[in-house]
Amino acid sequence: MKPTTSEMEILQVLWEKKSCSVREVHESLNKKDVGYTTTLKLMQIMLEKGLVVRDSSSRSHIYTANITEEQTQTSFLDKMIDTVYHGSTSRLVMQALGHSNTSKEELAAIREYLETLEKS
Amino acid sequence: MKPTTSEMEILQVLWEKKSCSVREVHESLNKKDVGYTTTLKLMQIMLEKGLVVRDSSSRSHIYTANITEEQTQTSFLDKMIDTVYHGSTSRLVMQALGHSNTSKEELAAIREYLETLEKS
DNA sequence: TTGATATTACGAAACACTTCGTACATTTGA
DNA sequence: TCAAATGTACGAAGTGTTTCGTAATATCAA
Repeated sequence: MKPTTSEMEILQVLWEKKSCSVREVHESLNKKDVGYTTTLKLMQIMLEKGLVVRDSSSRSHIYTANITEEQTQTSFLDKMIDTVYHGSTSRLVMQALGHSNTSKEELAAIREYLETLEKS
Repeated sequence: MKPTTSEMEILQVLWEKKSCSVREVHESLNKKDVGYTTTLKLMQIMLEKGLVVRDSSSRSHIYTANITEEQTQTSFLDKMIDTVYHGSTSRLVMQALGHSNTSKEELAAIREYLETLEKS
């Protein structure tokens, strides 16, 4: 299951806020040029797809993500390594490190993690 | 410019073989359930988009990728870090390392690269 | 109460992607 | 030579995504 770009934006909000009405999601996104019913429709479709669940006991339905963020990240990652990097994780890692200016602290954290991986 | 999945498959062939006729690309892909004209049409659209160029001096046109593989990889990577990892490269790197079984040699290579990054 | 506001449901339009059929042109070989 | 094979061009159908308008319903406030 691979959420679309718009669906990802909505999921980000739900992951951050736990549970939300459509209105809350729509306002968090605050896309100037997109109407409320668009967000509503997207979330209804996400419900059909099983990406979210909702509590419809009150008039304004409350939505919650039905997949975890980590789950989703690794699923995107796997697909990307496969289709863009020929399965080479290390190539992806090196490019990622080289291309963005990661802070010294982050680099150190990654190195430590790497050392524990190398020991096992 | 973000190639679609089908376009990526075609680009992979072009990157590997440098220059190809539609027929060659189609056969390299050897998708059982997709006709030749589909590949042709896709490549014509890619031409319009500027993803490929072609030499049409002979009857069977010869296509060449017009973007580099590295360019494309980093463009996917940047988008992914942005939309899936909230801009956190280190989180992506850690997940990538943790999730796939990278060989000891690759891990060592990454650590060395990391150390040079830390020094600069 | 009743009119304004907020909410959901839903159909449909606009767009992009993938697929194929068909028309037409060129090459090949029997 | 001329029929078969090969190649390009292109329209159109099918599907998925994003967008919105409108209708129906519920809530709220004066």
